[in-house]
Amino acid sequence: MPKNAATIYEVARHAGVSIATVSRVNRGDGAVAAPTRERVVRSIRLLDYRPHPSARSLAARRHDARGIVFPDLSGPYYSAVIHGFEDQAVEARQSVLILATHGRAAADDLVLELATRCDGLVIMGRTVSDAVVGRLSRQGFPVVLLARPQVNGADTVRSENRATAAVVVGHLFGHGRMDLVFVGDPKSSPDAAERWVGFEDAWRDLRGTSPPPPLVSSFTETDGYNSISLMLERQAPPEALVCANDEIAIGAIRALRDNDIDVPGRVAVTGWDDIPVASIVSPALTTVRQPMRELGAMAAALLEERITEARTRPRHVLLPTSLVIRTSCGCTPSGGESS
Amino acid sequence: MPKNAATIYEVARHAGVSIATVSRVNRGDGAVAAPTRERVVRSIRLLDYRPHPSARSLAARRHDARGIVFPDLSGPYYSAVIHGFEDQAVEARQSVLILATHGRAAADDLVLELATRCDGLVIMGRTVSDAVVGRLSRQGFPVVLLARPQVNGADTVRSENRATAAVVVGHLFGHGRMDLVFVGDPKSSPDAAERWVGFEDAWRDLRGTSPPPPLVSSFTETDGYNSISLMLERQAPPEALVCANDEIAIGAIRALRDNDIDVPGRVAVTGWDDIPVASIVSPALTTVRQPMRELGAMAAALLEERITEARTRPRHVLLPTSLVIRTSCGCTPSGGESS
DNA sequence: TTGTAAGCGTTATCAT
DNA sequence: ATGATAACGCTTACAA
Repeated sequence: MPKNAATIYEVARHAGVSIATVSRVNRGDGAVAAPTRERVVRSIRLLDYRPHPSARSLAARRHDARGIVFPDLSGPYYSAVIHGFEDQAVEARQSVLILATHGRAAADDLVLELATRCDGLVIMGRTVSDAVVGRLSRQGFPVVLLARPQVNGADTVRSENRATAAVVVGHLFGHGRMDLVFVGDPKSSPDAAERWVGFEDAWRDLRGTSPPPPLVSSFTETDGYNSISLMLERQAPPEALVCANDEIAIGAIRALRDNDIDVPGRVAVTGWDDIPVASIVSPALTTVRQPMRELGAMAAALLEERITEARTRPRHVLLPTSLVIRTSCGCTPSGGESS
Repeated sequence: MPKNAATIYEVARHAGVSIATVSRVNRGDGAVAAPTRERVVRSIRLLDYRPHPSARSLAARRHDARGIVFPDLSGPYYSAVIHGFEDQAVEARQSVLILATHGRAAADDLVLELATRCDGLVIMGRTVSDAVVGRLSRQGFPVVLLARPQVNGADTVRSENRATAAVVVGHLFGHGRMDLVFVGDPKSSPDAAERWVGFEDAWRDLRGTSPPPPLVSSFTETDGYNSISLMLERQAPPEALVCANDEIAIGAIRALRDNDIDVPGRVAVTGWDDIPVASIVSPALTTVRQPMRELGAMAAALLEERITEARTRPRHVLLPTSLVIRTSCGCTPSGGESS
């Protein structure tokens, strides 16, 4: 805040009214005579007055700010989510506070501190302990969970994982690829966990046996590349790789190619998210489209409901996902299937 | 802030001291006897007390928050910048406020409001009028400009554009490609403008004539695709396209291919930024690497200096960029040049 | 070393 | 319709 910003007192003096009147004009609520309002408005403009948010929030017990907590900030996924969230928030004339926990041990504290600065929080994935989430929402602090299983009375926004994972498996089976392995780390995030469960379930349903354990990889291209490279050193590749996200898939494809293994000829690969590059890599990635921006926007919307409409009954929304068939699964560009 | 959060008064009462003492303990500054401090600390823990930031900021005239203003929020570039900025800010125990202007007319107002909520602002590219930037920094409000020419006394963080653009042109000329066109919109951002100027200068220096005007395209793949497609309808393609960023380049390559034009055989293409996908598209993109995350981190660092060390003399830092040669320019993967 | 009390800039309740 | 004034929850002289 610029050092010598005008205060409500100076505006009041300049307009020849009390600070109460200035406050009323400012918030456009109380009854103020038209001529008075005129005068005050002019003074406000002239002095370039804007209310001090801290003073306001102290008195009104409201911050006019919303917070969002990410596990991390790199990659198109988070980028899209924050985009959707920010849009909605400024639409509602709210400031946006952002925090990335990066697996920090102090995450809980940082989030608690953040909660102190806004009227509601969207919390994403594995960023904060259930204890903290529970505590906040039990205290009546508006919380919506993003891509994370429900806790206590908090709202929840997720996109569908299990059923679509099964669709992916079915599609690959349809190509005659029976020997699949899941690449990702179910322990790393609720999303990864659900995709793995869907994979497992579909495998059991369709083949009546248990799938091989997941090939562990974090959500990065580098890690995808490394896990697959390592795998190739010890065993022949499976017929298809079901990757927990597009970055892993892209890393995997690179690793396969570096080992002269044809994709999708010898090994089919699928991703998840449908990030922008998915369509331009070669082979174009067959993946699951997830409405990333909508996730952020929806979370913001639910938060808004909680705060301004004082909704108290938890809502849980599940956004639909869909299989996007391109060529890395073995389908031909023209739409037919080849394998 | 949870509704029934403990206040400093309750802590004081619980510990049997005055609020002044609690305040001292809390900020770890004033002299407090060890046993007293112990008692207070215990009470703070027990009551789970955290200072109300608004009350604190009102009294201390400080927000412990930093703001950052983006023109937009999509794409790897902004994502990386915010990443670097957030890291640094949290490191300094500051909250992060974020705002995207999206070319909104109300941008100036939004930014002025934002300035009211933090102790300093980094402002990126063409988001806000020079008038507002000037006003803020003249009022002594800490401002650092990111990827934007200097205004008044504000700090500035940019990465090198002109010289490296010339290097790109020189490289392409070295391939024997004399007929280049620049793709991008110099009017859209200071970065684009500088890259164009560097292109122009190099052309003049090396050929003694003026280059053809830029083929206008915004910073998106879609727009890159469209501009090139349109161009191809009316004229034969030039020998090389110097694109203002990687997204444009990728769109351009797609458009060329859709018209059965070989890249880089018939037309060479270069990008800018070296976003993660640049290395995995085909052909791999020859581009200019720009330290995106460092831009954000450096901006945060300068801001921190201004605020905590009360630096007042403007600093202007220029981060180095470098040509990353891959294959879309006509070089062979092995490192040699083929054209 | 500790406490008292005067702000900080608003909102909101009561009077008038 | 307008004005006094008491909160709001801190920090920070200044006193003790």
